[in-house]
Amino acid sequence: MERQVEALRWGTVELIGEDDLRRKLRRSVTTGVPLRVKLGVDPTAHDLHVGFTVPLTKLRIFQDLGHLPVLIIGDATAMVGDPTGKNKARPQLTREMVDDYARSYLEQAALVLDLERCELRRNSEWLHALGFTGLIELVAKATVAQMLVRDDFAKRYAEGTAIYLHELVYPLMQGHDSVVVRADVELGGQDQLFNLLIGRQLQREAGQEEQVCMMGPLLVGLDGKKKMSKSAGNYVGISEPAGEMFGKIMSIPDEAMLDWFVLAARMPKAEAEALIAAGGHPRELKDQLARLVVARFHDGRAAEEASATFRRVISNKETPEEMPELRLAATELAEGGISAIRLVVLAGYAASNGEARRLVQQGGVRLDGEPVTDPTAALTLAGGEVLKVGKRNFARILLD
RNA sequence: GGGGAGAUGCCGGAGUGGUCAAACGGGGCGGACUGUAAAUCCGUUGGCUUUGCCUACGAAGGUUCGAAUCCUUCUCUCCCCA
Repeated sequence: MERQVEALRWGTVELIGEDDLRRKLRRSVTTGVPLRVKLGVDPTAHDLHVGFTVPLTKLRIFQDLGHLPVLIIGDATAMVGDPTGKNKARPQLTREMVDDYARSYLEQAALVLDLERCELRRNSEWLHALGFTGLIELVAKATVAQMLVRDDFAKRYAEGTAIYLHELVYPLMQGHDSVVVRADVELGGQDQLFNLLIGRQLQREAGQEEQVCMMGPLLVGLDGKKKMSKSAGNYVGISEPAGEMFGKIMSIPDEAMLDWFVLAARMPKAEAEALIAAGGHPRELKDQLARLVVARFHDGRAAEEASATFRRVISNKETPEEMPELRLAATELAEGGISAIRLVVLAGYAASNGEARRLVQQGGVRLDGEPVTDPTAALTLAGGEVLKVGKRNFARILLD
């Protein structure tokens, strides 16, 4: 049991109900009944990001200790939107989007968790079945003052920005999930404290044993300051191509490396600290970090390749070995050539002609290494040329 | 129910009849620099067949030679009173 407590230290910054946890673990050891460990994800985008792998990894640790992960796909809660940390209401998603995201989330979660040994649930199963009466009973369990304790709500209230009633219901929905699945433990990020505590409250009122709340650290995003989130756009998706992932990790500030080694690469803290304390060039350390993370979500080979490509393309400004192909139809070249604008647009590196024009004018477009200066001049191509747009967008031109 | 304030580009936020595709900041993009896709600096940031045209300042109408700016109605948000 002490071994379990020790293993569970990873990725926990705050623990509500430590005594409960010990008691539950002890009982589990004697009775052989695994603990039900709940983690909820709201499918609100295609990518699951690396920050989310922290609680997911923690769930994996529980799983490896013989406990039962209860992974809840928050398809009902996603449609409401978790207001945590938000200063404005989140746009509501459609049923179709949520279903689509839910599917891709599961695929991605499988990279960390063994889904065969999990209980997978969708909270629409019970939340949508609640009905109006059920909803009223649920919301009657908490007060407005209680909800306003949460500082994001309090802040918005003070600032005079809109708080919709359904946002106030969100924590109750999440708490109700805990009641339904009879969670022994619920995992979440540090910012989820309030929501997880509501789970305890509702369980208590339902006559259940209260769940232990384990809050994990929030992995900082690429900017090294804010927590990684989709809305902040500072995230690394766990199913991103290896090269993208590698490059993004290379760009995190040096100070964020320790956190990343521990939380994203799952290196034991002492080891990571020693590694960083040993000095070493930050570039090399980060290269190692990036390789570890890429290897975790792809494989070792992809990690080595990503590292080599990065060195080549970014550090040495050379041309990568592999790049997308841009097939040009003969008609594009019919009038003696093709403009750089058209080329960039066809390659998909500019959303409009105006943007392409700007890129050329700003010196961001090269053909076989030579800067293209005139956006409209007709370029004659023989095929096989390499188009470069910006620092790292390439395309090999092929003629039909 | 009554009274007041407000809705501007990806976001925040100026602008109260022409010189506004709209200050400024953030974000994005490009360039320089760098171990880095960081920091910093410079530039750029609605679309198009680009010395011009089109679309845009919550929505729809109207006044005017001309409207983000004035009027009417509508929609939404916030505050105060009940």
